[in-house]
This record gives sequence, C-alpha cells and structure tokens, in this order.
Amino acid sequence: MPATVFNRIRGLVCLIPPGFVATYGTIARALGYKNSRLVGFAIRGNQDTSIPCHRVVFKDGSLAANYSFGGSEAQRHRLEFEGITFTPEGRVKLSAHLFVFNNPFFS
DNA sequence: CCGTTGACCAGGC
DNA sequence: GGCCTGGCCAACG
Repeated sequence: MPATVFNRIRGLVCLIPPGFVATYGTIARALGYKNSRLVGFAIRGNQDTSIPCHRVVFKDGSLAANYSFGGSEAQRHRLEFEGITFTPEGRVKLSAHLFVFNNPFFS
C-alpha cells in the first residue's frame, strides 16, 4: 500500500469521531494542501465503506451532491443518527460539530 | 510527459 | 442567500 496522498486523506477522515464533522478544506490544509478537491477526489475514488465519509461536509455545512452511499439524504440521516443537528435550511451546524485536527502528526 | 478530471473554495456580482 | 469564475494539484491514461 503506497503512502499516496489519497491514503493519507482517508486515514485522516477515519480520525473524525462520531458526532463531529470536518470540512474538505480543513482536511486538505491539515495535510498541507491548498486544493480541497483532492479530499473529495480521494474518497469518491475509493468508495470504501470503512471510511466515515458522511462526516465530511462543505465549508458552509451543506452536503456533497453526489454522495455515493444513497445520496445526500442517506448522508444526512446518518449524521442525525450520530447526534449532529441541522439548520432549517438543511445544513450542518458547523459551529456545534466542527472537528479540529489537534493531532501531533500534523502540527 | 501531457492533458483531463474532479464529493472544493474564495471572491466578485 | 445564489450563480459564475479562476485557481488549486494528485492521480490516471
């Protein structure tokens, strides 16, 4: 298993605890990249069920349009099940659930 | 090696 | 709040 950027992104996504979400940009910057597209690109390419990709959202709290495990509806349902709350507009309350990476690996 | 491809983001209108 | 634009950069053929 080569240590590609995609693999590192997936590893970071796995660190998000239940009840929290992270944005694409946060993950990209935690790894030292300005390009947030790589994060979505890495997750979509693999579609690995072991990765909690439903905890990765847009910077404004909206969900990915082409979520690969039942659409954004299923994604929202999973988040609600973990205790994540939404605004009336259907976006995640980032102020309450945004996860910040405090890991020594990326300081 | 080079062009294409993105589950993004910030800025402007 | 929405739509459009440009920039970003690893992976793949």
